[in-house]
Amino acid sequence: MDNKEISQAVIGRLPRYFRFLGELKDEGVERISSQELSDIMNVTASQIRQDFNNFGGFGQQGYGYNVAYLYEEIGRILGLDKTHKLIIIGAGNLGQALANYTNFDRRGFLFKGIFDCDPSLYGKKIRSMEIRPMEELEDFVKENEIDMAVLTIPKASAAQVARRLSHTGIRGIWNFAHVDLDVPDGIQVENVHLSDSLMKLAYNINRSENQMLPGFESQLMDEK
Amino acid sequence: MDNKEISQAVIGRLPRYFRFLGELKDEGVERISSQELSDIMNVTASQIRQDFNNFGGFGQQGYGYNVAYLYEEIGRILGLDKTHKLIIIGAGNLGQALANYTNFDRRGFLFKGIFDCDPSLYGKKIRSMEIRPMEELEDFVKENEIDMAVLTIPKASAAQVARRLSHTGIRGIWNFAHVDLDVPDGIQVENVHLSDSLMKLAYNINRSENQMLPGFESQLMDEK
DNA sequence: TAGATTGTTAATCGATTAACAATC
DNA sequence: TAGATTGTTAATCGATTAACAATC
Repeated sequence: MDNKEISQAVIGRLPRYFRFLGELKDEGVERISSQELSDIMNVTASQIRQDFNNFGGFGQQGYGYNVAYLYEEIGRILGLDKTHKLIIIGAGNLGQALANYTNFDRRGFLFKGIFDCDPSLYGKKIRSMEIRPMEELEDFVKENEIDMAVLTIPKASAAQVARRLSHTGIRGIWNFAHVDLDVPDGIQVENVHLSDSLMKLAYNINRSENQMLPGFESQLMDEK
Repeated sequence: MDNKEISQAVIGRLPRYFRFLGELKDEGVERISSQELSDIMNVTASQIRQDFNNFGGFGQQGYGYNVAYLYEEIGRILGLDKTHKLIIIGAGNLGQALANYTNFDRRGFLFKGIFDCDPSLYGKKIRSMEIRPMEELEDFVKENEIDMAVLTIPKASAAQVARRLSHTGIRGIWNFAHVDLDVPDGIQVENVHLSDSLMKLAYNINRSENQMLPGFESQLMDEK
């Protein structure tokens, strides 16, 4: 039932399905067809059915999908039935902001510690958790069976920290540093490159402005 | 020379090219071939040439690409030659963290103001900028010709704030709220859904763990 | 049973890669 | 000029959409 590799395009859509299904569930909706979900989410019904069928049949002909069941199944596929223990490395503004973001807990991402290399921060408490010195990193990860590390450190030190982490048994790195990390197989990296995202927005703003004033050249444009 | 729509797949790669070229430039590298860049970036040389040629020829046969020139051109394509004035709406942990992130300034994203609806925050200063009440939003955007708004508010209020923004002449919304915003044409939305990203990481960790202990079923698996 | 809607196969579309002629 | 490497066309691959038989 398992074993065929699922494309990252599909995986990337699962959290959005999960979110909409959660909302429907909260609204008390019991069943939904791919067509109804299509209308709400603005994706084709065909894509919805194809996506779900990558994991086996969650629906029933003539009926549709049971919202609560589908929600649960997608959560399971995403690994949200398991808990993850995470640490944050880098107690700057972003690191502290993420540490304070309690919503992750609800999904089983448990905040277990935060590290920094700045001695003036040692001992400062964030969500009742002391900021720890980097020297304690390896021991802490092993002793507490941490499986995820959040990297909110400057790009200059990210590669080195990733290398240290790769010997600790960590399973995934959520990387906010603006570099491509090079880690061994078996360690997953998920990048959040905020400046890349902002640049995309800048591009699209520009593009739409150019479309609105369809200048000179495009008016001269004649087909071949 | 313009006018053909560029796919978002290509746009999404531009910031990464930009980053690598910036680094090469800083290292004093003068020219680079698509093959050399391919080796560094782990994408095919063919894709690199195709991507660049969407915007016209930046290279020269037999020579390759001039690093400084290519860097500049990609920056221009991304709209980084223009400055953008942005405000942050929501002065919570994340909003304050982004406000303090001075690196965006270097790329022409100028932090012009921060808003919140919590009166106890009014007047508090972040980067020498007072937190403003939401009532002032519309006037402020118009008077200061703000073109981008960063939404770091709870999902419950995001839709309403987006609606208010859509009447101010804003051009783009960088949305950190965990909802899909519905805005008029001509306003660009770039989403940063952190919890979606974290879920993808959880999925990939799970997947790799299942691959490593290739249990029972996969051993029984025989072709067709 | 008839109607609805899935699961799944086939067709289409778009993106990536390969190949090579053009040209510096 | 010969060698290198682009720009660009053609081939391949993968993802999305359409269609419809299976079935609840």
